[in-house]
Amino acid sequence: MGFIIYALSLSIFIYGAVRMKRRPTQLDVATLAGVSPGIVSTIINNRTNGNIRISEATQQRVLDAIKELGYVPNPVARSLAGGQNRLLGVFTYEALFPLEYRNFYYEFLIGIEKEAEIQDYNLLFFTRRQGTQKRVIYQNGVNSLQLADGAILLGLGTDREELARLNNEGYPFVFIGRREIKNGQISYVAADYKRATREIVEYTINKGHRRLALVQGSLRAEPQLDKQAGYCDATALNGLNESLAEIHYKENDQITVEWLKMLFDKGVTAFIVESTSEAKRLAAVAAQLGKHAPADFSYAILGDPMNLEEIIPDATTYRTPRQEMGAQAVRLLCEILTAGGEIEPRQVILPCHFQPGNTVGAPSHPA
Amino acid sequence: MGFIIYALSLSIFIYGAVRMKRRPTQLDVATLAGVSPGIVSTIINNRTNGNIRISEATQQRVLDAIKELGYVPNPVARSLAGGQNRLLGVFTYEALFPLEYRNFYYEFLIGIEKEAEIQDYNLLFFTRRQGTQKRVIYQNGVNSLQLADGAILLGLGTDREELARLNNEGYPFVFIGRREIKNGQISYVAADYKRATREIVEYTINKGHRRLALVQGSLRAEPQLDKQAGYCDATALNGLNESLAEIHYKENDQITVEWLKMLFDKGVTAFIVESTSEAKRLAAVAAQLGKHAPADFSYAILGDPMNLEEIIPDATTYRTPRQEMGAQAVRLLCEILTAGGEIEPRQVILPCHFQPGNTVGAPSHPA
DNA sequence: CTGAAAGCGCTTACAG
DNA sequence: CTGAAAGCGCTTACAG
Repeated sequence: MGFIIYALSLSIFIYGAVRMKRRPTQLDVATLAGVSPGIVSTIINNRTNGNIRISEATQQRVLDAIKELGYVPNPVARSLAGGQNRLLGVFTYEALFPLEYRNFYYEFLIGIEKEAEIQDYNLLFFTRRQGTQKRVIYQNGVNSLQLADGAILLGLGTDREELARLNNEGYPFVFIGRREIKNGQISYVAADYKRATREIVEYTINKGHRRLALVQGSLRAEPQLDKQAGYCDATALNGLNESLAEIHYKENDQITVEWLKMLFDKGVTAFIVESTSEAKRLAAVAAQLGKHAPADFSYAILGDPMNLEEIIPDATTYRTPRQEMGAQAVRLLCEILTAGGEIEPRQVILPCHFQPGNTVGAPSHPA
Repeated sequence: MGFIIYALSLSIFIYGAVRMKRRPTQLDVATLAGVSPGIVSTIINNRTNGNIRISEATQQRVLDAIKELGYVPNPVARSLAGGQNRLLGVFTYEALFPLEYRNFYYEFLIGIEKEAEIQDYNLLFFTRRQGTQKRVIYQNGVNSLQLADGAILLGLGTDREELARLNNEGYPFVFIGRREIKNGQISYVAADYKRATREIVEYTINKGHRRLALVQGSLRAEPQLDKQAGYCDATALNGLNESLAEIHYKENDQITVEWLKMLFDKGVTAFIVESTSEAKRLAAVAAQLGKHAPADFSYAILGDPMNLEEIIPDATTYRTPRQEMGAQAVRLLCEILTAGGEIEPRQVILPCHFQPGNTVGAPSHPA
């Protein structure tokens, strides 16, 4: 009887058109070793250390059988029985590999990959849309992230409602970047934009500037607000009132010669600029007025460029610790997973790294 | 009774200390909709088109139940049961997001993501090592790619033995780039390096050059061989024998002033260079000899840089159609999946795009 | 057209 | 110390 089962279990099956031997299973091993399947599992998983004890002889027989059959446990079955699938999701509302901004997610992904490898998880990138227009977490009202044990979310175009729902549901996730929702807190790993901005503004003020302008785009999400807060802190602490520390919301095409000339005429000597592309535009327009940084005016950039190609090598700026953020996000997610949900939402704030560069100098007309 | 089962199935369980609803299963859906679990599976998998017919009303009830419960099929269970999980694997032997070569995989990934979205698959990046030293497909003898319905493989450091085994096993996969194995053929999507190289060499010859040198590194895999074949074809067809069409295997640090001077002295006027980094090195060394392209000598580069930062904007080169390769690889994989393994391995060869640039000119001393 | 049941290959209480 | 059994969440013949 044992023989029949054994013979059967090694029968051939069809996988598409290619015929392949069926892989031996735990049952095959158990049968050959003359033990029950559970024992095989116990031995394989080394659970023999606890209170469970299995005789040396039995262990040896099982080990021999495993070797003889070339048995390897099926990872899929293990996942099913174990309740976890060791899949970490990665979700973005926009393309994860955008054409335009090749540097946008890349640094995060480096960190995510490294840490996933350390934590021994595979990564699941949610690209399926299942017919929906754009990417959404809840497809037909269903949380598609369920596919993975937990998920990392990042990027632009976040739907706060979905985040809140995810949170309520208790689905384990970590956002890369600060994101606030109504009625609660989510777990995130963010850069300390506020502090970094405060520092860079103080650096600028210490160079002698007394009349600054913050230039941001029209987007006003958490990062922009944090930067603005840092700017306000630093200027206020140094006795610059609102008329000496202006704030302008300008898209690139609104940065014109007229506008810039007006600011120069007002006596603005230093610009704190949201991003590299705006800085480039600013520098170009200033050049039309015959002004160049740092001799004729100064500017500092708040964070990394979205696109490596547009980097300004000698800019006064700070580096967002993107790789570190990616890695920490994975680590935090794993902690949440390990805690099995026992944990309250947690926020991790990472420092940015100041780059002195060479676009902030002393003002040409000290106040 | 139905009510009791339903109540039970939605019972709260402890997932750590935060009480979260247990993920609903097919049984929950079936119970709520008042059908048997098999029906739910049938509807979800759209197997209603075949001979199986299920009433509109029933379908609607099931769909409603799915929505109400937020049910998502467990991909692991699906795999085990022998179905599909709409996961496409992506496997590389080295880091998928390398620090050094930010442009290496990126373009492929753009194409892969786009096409995966079109084909409605999620992407599974294999980062788990399960204790192995480096990434391998067969972990403890088991094919870890099994987790996905099929996989895209790409990049350096390929283990041919593993590819062959994968092929024998009948596991559905497509390689990005030409890869040959013993005793068989695998499916791949490759760039037509041979043809592109032939064309660029002919372009160079047509400019008047009669004495060329091919400069490749020590790596000699399929791409390098294809390029060399193209070089040999073009030079032979134009009557340049081996002494007029040299081949050198040089790593960057072996490109020295002495060596280059020797070639110049020999009368070599044009260099066909494997990659951008070697071209940069060559140009720098030539500059030390007071020579500049295209006035004093010419060079052409065979393919895209691995790193966007090192791009030479005006180089005579050709573009590898990487995005297209990624997309086509996914498409081919989907075809294989649809055919259910009934298909023979298929190879797709995509043309490269010539970029005239400005580093190949007429020779300064026409032969 | 729909339901009941077996089975995928494991893990893990639960009995003895 | 070891075995028999239930269960993980699906899919897929097989009956009705």
